[in-house]
Amino acid sequence: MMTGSPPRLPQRSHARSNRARILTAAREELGRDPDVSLDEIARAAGVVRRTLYGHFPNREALIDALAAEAKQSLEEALTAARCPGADPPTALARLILASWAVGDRYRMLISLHRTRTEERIRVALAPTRAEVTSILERGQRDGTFAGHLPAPVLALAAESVALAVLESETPADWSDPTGEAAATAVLIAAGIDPASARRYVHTVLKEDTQC
Amino acid sequence: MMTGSPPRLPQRSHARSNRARILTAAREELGRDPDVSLDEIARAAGVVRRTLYGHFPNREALIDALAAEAKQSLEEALTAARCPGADPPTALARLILASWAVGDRYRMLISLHRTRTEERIRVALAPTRAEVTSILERGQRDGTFAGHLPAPVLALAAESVALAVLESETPADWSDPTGEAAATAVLIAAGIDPASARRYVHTVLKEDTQC
DNA sequence: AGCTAAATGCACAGCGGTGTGCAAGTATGG
DNA sequence: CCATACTTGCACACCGCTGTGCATTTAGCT
Repeated sequence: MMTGSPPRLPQRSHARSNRARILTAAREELGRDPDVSLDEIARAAGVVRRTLYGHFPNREALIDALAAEAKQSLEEALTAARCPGADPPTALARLILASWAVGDRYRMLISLHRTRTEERIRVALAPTRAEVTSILERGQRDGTFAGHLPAPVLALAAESVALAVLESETPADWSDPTGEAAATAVLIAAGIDPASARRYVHTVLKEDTQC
Repeated sequence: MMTGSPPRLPQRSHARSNRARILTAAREELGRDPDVSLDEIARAAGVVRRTLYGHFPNREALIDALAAEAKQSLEEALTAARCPGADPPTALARLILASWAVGDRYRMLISLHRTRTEERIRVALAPTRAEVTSILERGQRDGTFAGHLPAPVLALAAESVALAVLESETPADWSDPTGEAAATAVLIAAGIDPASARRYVHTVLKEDTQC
């Protein structure tokens, strides 16, 4: 019987893997079209619609689960990247590079939140933007970053630049869209001169996850 | 009788103004929610749904009309701004400032195209991005712009920065989001140092639409 | 092997949006 | 003032998606 509320935790291995496959398919299909039907998602997961309802009571719950996954990944990545002593450009570069992988995996949530259907996701991203903003403010105070835009707007711009690179369709003359490029672009957008920007990012990359 | 295809051109003044009000309402409502029902748009225009269908045979046609409006405005603005002899930063600043008003008026089309429902809009924007790209290429060749990213990607980033400023909700510490701010931000993102960027933009603004 | 969680395949009601038909009103412009 | 372009307010059929119920089968675990 699969009526009523879904099992808190799937017990049979079957169920666990199906749940995972549904979530993966949801990420992919929602990325293609924020309004895909649950039927398409289910079929993409190699499962029947009715089965999807066995795991998630409704569309809302499915997206919630996705958001929860993303939130946790992001938090882990950011925690690993945080480094109180670092100068603003380094701090920013570390933060961007760390969140790159997560962003790459869950970009669809962003297009979902763009349609404002999912305000809750915008809320989930707010802390990160706040963190970027505070780094930018610090940098503007000590003169490392340009003051041409208020920090909150600059943070938004930085986010957009990163997303644009993320979403870009890899023009022929460019090997691959990496977090490195995004981080560099953001630093430059913040007013760091290109040569220094590249240096900051390279340094962070070399040090790996060390703080 | 209002069955069949809509009147090519409304003849009674009533009809003409209604058509205009519907288009305006569509811009606003679609901006709020890319999936608004035609009913909501009609009511926002102070008109009944059935009347909307009298002017536009279906949703598609309505959005087409909007896109056509936007395209024409954009072309006019760009033509006025074009200035073959200008150096890259100036050319870029002129272009951004000129398209600002249009972008402001038709932002919703952008969120529509983001949901990929309206690929045709993406196509409409392509020429502009191509123009920005070629200016950026020229600037990278003569060393005015940074070469940290290939021009097409940089163009995308520039577009994003402009959109971010456009979409920003005017934080308290910022008087108003103007084309000036967007233009400056884009030049900086392209690798111009902040002070020079500000100078370029101011010069263009002073010269007004002169070439 | 057998108990049982889970998946499947229907079927069904409900909802909201779309596009159309038609008859009756309203106001515009000649 | 009066013909007629346009608007209104119904009505209706159609569609696709959602969420649920239930009987049946498949497959995991012990």
